[in-house]
Amino acid sequence: MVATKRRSLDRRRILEAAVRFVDREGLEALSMRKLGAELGVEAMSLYNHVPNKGALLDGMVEVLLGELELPPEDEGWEERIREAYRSFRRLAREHPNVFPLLVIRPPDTMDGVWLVEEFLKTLRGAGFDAETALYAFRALSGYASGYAMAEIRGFAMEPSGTRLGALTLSPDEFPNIHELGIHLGKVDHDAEFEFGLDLLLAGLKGRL
Amino acid sequence: MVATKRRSLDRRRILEAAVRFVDREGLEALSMRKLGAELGVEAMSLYNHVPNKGALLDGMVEVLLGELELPPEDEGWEERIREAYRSFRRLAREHPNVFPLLVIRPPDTMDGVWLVEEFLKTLRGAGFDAETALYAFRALSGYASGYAMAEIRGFAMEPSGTRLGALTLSPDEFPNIHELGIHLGKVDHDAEFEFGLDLLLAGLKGRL
DNA sequence: CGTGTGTCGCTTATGCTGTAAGCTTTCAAG
DNA sequence: CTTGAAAGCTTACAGCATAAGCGACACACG
Repeated sequence: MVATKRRSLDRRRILEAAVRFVDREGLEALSMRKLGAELGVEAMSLYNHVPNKGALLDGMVEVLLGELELPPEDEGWEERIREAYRSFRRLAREHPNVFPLLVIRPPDTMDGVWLVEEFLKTLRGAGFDAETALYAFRALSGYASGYAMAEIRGFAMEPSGTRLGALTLSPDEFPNIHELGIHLGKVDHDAEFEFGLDLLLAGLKGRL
Repeated sequence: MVATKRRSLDRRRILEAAVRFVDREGLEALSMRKLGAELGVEAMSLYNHVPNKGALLDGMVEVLLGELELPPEDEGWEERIREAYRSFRRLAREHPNVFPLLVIRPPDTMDGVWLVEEFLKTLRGAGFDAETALYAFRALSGYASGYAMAEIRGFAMEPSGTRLGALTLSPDEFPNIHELGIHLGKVDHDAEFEFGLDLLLAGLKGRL
């Protein structure tokens, strides 16, 4: 039952190597050849475990989703949902190069469905009707994934980085952005993410 | 000054053709050769107007953003912002194949910055302080782009389409999703999008 | 202890891709 | 009419996903 030298590859190992590779080199750099090399194997050998590159990408999304930590059920519904979305955002920060795959190729697996079921259960348990629970799920998920993507890509007007910096813009043409320049240096993305969560959850509580 | 037959290509024409092509054939199908063919020209000719494919993609995002319709200033701030995000979502529905580019390669152009400036001006004018205006911008934009992406890709559990259907899932394992199956057929995405906008804007008004 | 048998990795080959380099055609200005 | 630049064309290259077929090893069974 020991992994013989021959049987060195399997789907799991391939997907995890792909995630590691993309974490390191970026999504564009991923090719079957290079991933094979990473595993000490020729490109075509990967096809024994994965039907094509698209399925490889989907598998990477699975791996990512597997890292999502669902909070225990005994917490209050609101804190549980908060914590779940924090964990979701953590995925983006830990795998900024892989995360976009999750947005572009949403999972179609039982794992993904199970997550949704869990979410709905929590909200139904809190007293929301089925339809509101669905709306809440989509609003919160939309917000979280949109925010996380923006954070990964770097917000426009961030003081440092390659994107346009607020302070370099003409104060006459862009007074409001320029004014923000002062604040931008000390913006706390954790607090900012939480702000949006607050708005949505407060609104939801109002519909209970 | 008349466009001679020779001078048939220019950046604008190329970008618009690219958007049209991707609308029709999908993002993956876009190649310099095929785009050239679309314009009756060899692939390499495109490089006289666009430095590389990345810049082409960025230019397509520009074109998309150019289609965004900003509501006039004389409306109330809330309705103006609502209308702006509705227009944003419309982009996604009109160009579902191109829109993901906007999320993955956010624009770094003056056009984009000008949009932000406009947004901030509206919110500052409504009485929000600079920092809250920034938070609001990011929360709303995150929500809108995340929701639009989800809508484009097709929500999980949508009754029709290739994604997993709620009603095909075992009612025992996934009671909450199954229960939704009844509602899913008549979900109105317009109303759903508006629901999230309501939550966020109501919360924001509370901080005025 | 043979001897299949099927799994899995390797080799080779095809038709794409983006794009560098250099050539040629065309138009406009002097 | 000459000259120069702009812009299209041709060719070429390295890298891509992946189809097809080959060969070697690991295990199951006699």
